[in-house]
Amino acid sequence: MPEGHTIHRLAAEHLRMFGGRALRAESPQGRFAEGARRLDGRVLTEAEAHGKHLLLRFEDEWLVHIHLGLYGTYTFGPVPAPEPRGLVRLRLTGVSEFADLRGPAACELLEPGEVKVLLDRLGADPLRADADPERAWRRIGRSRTSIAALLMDQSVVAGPGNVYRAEVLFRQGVDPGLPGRALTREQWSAIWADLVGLMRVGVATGRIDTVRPEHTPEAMGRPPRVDDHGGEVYVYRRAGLPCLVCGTEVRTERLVGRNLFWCPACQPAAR
DNA sequence: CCAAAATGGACAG
DNA sequence: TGTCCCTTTTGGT
Repeated sequence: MPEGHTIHRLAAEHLRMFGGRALRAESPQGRFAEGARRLDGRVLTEAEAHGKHLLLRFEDEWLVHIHLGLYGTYTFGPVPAPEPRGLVRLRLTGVSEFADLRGPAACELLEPGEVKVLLDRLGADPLRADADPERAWRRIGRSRTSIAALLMDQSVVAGPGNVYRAEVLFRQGVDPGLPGRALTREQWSAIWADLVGLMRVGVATGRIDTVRPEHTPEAMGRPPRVDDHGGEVYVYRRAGLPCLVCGTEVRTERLVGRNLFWCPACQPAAR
């Protein structure tokens, strides 16, 4: 379930498990065999997330870039690690724990120049202290593209994915189809602040929970719902179900290749 | 057994 | 805008 909060958790987890000590690295699947050989026996010095990208730095300037994409997952466990099951692209083994990476869109060694190119094209990450939401606003405030599409553009905002996109627009009562330049400055500030808050909760809990206390199933007298993204949400993947706030049917539509969800009553189109 | 879907993004045109 | 690539899980035959 990789949106940005997952990647920030993974970075912290890597440091906790492996930081400062020599690691074993291998690629049981074989597709990162060369890279794993370079890393094997080296010390992990740094792990950080930029949006949905995970960067692991090792001694001697070696840097691994990992992007989970849609399917990538990590599993962790205590040593001794069992025989790899499934297609394990990269296994790191430390003193007491191991990490298996399966199905990433990217797992590669990068040169410093390539890292810079990568970071330069990423927009503001709500989970990073060095994020620049002003720069994002300069793009959004001039764009004819819908705010729903802009929020998924990683060169504008880096980290939120389809779930946070849908949920923050719902919470702020913003029509997904609203062009970026039709947003007010205040609306953008509220969206940004909400993303920061929601995603910090996500890092702390490992789930995406966006429902305010007054709208929880308990408070509304409904049965609790837990979908496989792990948390309680207002509209994501709730097409055809009643809006948790007003009861209107949640709608869905394909937008730039992704499923968008919203409540037409709580997020009315401007007229 | 097979098909479809999934929280992403690169690339072609 | 569409196509393709990562892999696992789920549901239907």
